[in-house]
Amino acid sequence: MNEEIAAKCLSELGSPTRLSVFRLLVKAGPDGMVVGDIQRRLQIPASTLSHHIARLSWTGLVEQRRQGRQLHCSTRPGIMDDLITFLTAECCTGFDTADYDD
Amino acid sequence: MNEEIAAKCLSELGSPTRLSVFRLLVKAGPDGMVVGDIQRRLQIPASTLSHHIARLSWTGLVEQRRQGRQLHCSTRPGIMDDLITFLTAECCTGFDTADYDD
DNA sequence: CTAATATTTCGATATTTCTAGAAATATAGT
DNA sequence: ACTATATTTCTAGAAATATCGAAATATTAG
Repeated sequence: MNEEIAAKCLSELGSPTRLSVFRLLVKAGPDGMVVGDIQRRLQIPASTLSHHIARLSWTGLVEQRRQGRQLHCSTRPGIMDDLITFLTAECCTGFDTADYDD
Repeated sequence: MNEEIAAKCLSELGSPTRLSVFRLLVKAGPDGMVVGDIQRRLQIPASTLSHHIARLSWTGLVEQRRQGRQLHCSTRPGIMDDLITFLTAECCTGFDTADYDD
């Protein structure tokens, strides 16, 4: 994880639609969900959803594995931990609100 | 912090330019930096930088305080902690890579 | 008031992103 | 081969974003 990759991940997760998809997949756990279930759950037209999932996939936030006609999507293990580690280390002061009481 | 605000923050930090600015301000600590210093440091045209700082400011990621002719910018205390708390709670499986060795 | 410095606003253009319908592709079952 | 289901690719218009020079604004100093 570096600044460039972090920016990419943040940007991808910064779309409300994609953040919803990602959170849904997080909740779904390691087995993930198939595209159609995500679609029915979030009520997004298939082509739009496909576009967003493709982006999440390019960025490495989401993985897909085909099982017959269905495509299972799940969050890529560790990616969020890596991102959070980066943000904590590189984008946090370590000074929290309490230090600013002047 | 909720999904909508988180998406907004993620989206704003997802711009490489804005992430650079933000990280610079994090490193600068509570006193922050003046716009001109950021500009000379990152070599971004003033109008472009102003635009990005304005966005960071709208989103609440950065605060500005005028001191004479100069505008001091600093990261808003606690905002990153809030974002990281949200991401950890809502976008992390808790299963890390080691749990996937099947 | 004038000049100099710091920063923003305006304006214009280039690029990206979002959205979703239509068509295409992939897979499975008969 | 034919049909149904699942998903993607193509396409394009609308909206958002990025970029940056020029002009405007704010502040201080003389």
